[in-house]
Amino acid sequence: MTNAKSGPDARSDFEKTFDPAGAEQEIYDAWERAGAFRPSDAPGAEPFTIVIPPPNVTGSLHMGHALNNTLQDILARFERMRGKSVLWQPGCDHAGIATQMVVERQLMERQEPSRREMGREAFVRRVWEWKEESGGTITRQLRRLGASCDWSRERFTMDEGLSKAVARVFVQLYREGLIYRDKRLVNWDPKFQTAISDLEVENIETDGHFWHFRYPLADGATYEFPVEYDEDGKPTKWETRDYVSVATTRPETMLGDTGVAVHPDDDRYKDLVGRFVELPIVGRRIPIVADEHADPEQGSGAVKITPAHDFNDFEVGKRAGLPAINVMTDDARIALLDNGAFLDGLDPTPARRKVWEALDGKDRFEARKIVVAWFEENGLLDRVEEKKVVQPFGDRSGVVIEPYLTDQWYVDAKKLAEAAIAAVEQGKTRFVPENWTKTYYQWMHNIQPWCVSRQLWWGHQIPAWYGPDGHCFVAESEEEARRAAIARYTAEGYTLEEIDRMVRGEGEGPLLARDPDVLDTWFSSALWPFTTLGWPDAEREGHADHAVLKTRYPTSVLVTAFDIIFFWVARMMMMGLHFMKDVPFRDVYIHALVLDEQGRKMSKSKGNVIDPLALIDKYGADALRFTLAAQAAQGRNIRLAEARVEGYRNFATKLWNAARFCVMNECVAGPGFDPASATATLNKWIVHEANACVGEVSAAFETYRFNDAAGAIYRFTWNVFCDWYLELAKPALQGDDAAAKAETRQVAGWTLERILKLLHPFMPFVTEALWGKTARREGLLMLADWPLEFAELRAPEAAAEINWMIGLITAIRSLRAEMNIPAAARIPLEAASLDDAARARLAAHEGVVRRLARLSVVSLVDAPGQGAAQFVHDGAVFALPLAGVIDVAAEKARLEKEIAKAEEEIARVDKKLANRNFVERAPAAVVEEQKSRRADYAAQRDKLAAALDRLKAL
RNA sequence: GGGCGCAUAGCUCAGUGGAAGAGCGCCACCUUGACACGGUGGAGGCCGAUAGUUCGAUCCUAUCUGCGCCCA
Repeated sequence: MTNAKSGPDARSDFEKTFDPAGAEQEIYDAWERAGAFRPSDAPGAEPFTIVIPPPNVTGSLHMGHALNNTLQDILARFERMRGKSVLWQPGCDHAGIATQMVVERQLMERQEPSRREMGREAFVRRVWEWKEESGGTITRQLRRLGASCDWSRERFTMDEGLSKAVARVFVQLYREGLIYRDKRLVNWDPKFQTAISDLEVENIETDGHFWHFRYPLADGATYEFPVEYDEDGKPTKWETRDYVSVATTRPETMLGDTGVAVHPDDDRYKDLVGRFVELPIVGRRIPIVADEHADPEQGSGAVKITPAHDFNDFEVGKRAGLPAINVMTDDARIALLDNGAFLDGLDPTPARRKVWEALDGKDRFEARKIVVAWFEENGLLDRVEEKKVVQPFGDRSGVVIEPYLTDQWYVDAKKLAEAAIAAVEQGKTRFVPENWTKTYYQWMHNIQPWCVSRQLWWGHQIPAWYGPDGHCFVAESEEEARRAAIARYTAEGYTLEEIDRMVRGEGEGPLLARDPDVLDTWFSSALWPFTTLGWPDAEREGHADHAVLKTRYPTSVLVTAFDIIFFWVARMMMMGLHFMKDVPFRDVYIHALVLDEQGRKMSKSKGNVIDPLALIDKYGADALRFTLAAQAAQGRNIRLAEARVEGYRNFATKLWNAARFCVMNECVAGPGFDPASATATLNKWIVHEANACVGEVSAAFETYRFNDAAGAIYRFTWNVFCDWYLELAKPALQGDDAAAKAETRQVAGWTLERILKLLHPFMPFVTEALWGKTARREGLLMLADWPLEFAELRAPEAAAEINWMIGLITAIRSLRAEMNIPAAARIPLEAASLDDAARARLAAHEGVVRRLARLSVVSLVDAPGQGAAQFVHDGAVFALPLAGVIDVAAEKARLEKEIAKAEEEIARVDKKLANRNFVERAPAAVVEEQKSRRADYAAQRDKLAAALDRLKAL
């Protein structure tokens, strides 16, 4: 990285580039050592609190985390510098399925006993061991990003305190009737053999088939089915049928059919309602029922009903009183032979038994083939259609989800949603950008019961115990449950001895058996905004976190991506309102998704994942952070291109070198320096611009406009400070005027300090490094004061003057380039027809203009000399007298083009001004502006025309 | 089917009811004592289409076309 320089050098300890890899860790440690991540206890400091969206404990940092945590860190650092007492609360969730999966895989790889072999207690101990060893990956990675979380408060959803809170919540909701046990269809994941919630199912359209089966009518019945229609849709031809055709995308489920439904208005089947078909393979007599679920347009219009294996059919079955017969096992194999519910009422003829035996124990997809083959062989397969079908997949397991009839615990989400909807309607919580409120309402208004039980071992075990008679005791502890059980059974007439025997596990069995299931991970995540702050224990006065809980709930803002509005935001709203009687956060800032360059989601299978840590290694955390923030425009996804990261790394280097220049020139603001005291126009100008930038950046942060804030500080640093101020200041810094030099040093140092502060939330490492390198300073930049915008630092006249000069230099450079004047050549400049103000400006800045435009002399003339290249700047004519050097014809052409351009503008303005409606109805200021524009263009045109005349006179 | 969003320079994207912007890329020139991870200059756009509102539309409204995402 470093450029080799021979011999001692004043700059030897200030390398030409910042070395992020070498510096980041050290800087982060310095922050941590200084306790800079802990909330300030300054009296009167306003609390500012963010709870981190807890990453999955098995996870590692991906680009979504990088963006999410960069934005949180920016807010945290900004508010901290502004003097608020900032708590950024970190932690992980325990990720039930994912973690269990990781540990099981580990057991398998190491050829150790499986989960089931070692038993629940040993397995859970194993998971904890894994967590201690490998669970902290992502929090280490967040440190590399620069995240200023208060690690001393790190929490985990399986912590003792949080687990206690989960039990408390469960019990209270149960007692309030908001949690209940119910037997209904769930989304069953056959791979993990657990229920999952609707949200954990991904519906994906895949290529599938629609198999049309014939179900023979029972009792030898027949009917007339229309097969041809006239133009009006009236049937003209019928055929006699002794079967009903049904279509299915999942043939194996027919084994559990208990009915066939037709639409009540479907004339074709009117006479069949109330009759029966004989279910092939099975031999069950099942009724034909009328139900509006049957779609006359779809297939034949008749639909098989499998209440135990299809959500819609379950409802139809309930309406029609059809039984639900489960024909599958937990791992999605067909279960017939030992299946009492299936066998009930059937006649197991040898032919049937043979098919059942072939099917029994087969995987559902195997069974599907067997069923289809059977229908084909028996002439009952009408046809097979290729069809796009939407299939449900488990988001973790990737296997097809099976609707499955089981007992599960449910949260009455609909009831809890009421307060959560009202809170947003009343503006207690605000979504930014605002349009996400619609998504939130949409979900909340259509919310379904939330299945919270999972058939896993890793998680919060449900605090419910069952007595010998199956009675359920829900309690926060086993002791409490036992007391309740004893009370109940005593009242029922059991003797104490009998109960005692049961407690010891003798006699009929143990008194209480705990529900083996655990809760959905999101159940504990929903409590995160208050459990991490110490609830419920901290409600007690005198508890260490009592004040924390009281002052920091509701938290200030939640920063998250839209894809977990349903998973998490909505559920935190419900739980927070129910248990804390207030919303969990004031603002919800919803940020973008990070996509690849082509706008595709990053995924391992696509191989388009960009690893944030690799980018940090290559370009530094600052560059990655700035890239993400600069692109975090509201309501838009981020397409991440590495070139962009490289560009912002270059920006960091630019800043680094500007600071290096400042150090070399001893540019430091003294402790008592007052920027309002600057006298030089140049200095007043940069103070003015820096002050405006302070306002812009602060305002942008306050409204979560990260990209605007990034843009403002980027432009100011590079295009104002580096490109112009430092260049313009060089004569003063390297000249002999001691007073001017001193003031310029102070102002340059002061401005650099503004930049470091404004940039710090985006680029904490390089700015902190420079903070330490550019002046003797006490304390860390991270804890320095955020600058304020002051009206007295405004200097519009100075700004106008410097902008005039910048315009002049740019015009000269432009003309030089067009004239192909060698960059190194110093040439004279003539100025004609300057007014007094312009003359004064030119005189004041002649030195820098000569330097930056590479001029030899500047002279005032009445009229430009013969054969000069001429241009107009702010109403004055300037010329580069290059007789003999310039191509007269080309110069004429150039002037003509310029004139034409001016005239085009004049014509456009004239057209506007000629429109009476415009003059009468547009605001006066707008009309004035147009008039003044016209005057400017006209003056320019005239001057250019005169210049052209002079050239023609040659 | 319901909802949300996008279409602006070659690419990635800002932006505003009253003079089209950035980064990257491209072209030309420049190793000038902060910086070649740099400097200077430049080319490049009927702001998706149509209609409407307006004195005035890239911006507001409607329709259309194309493309995303979420939910059923």
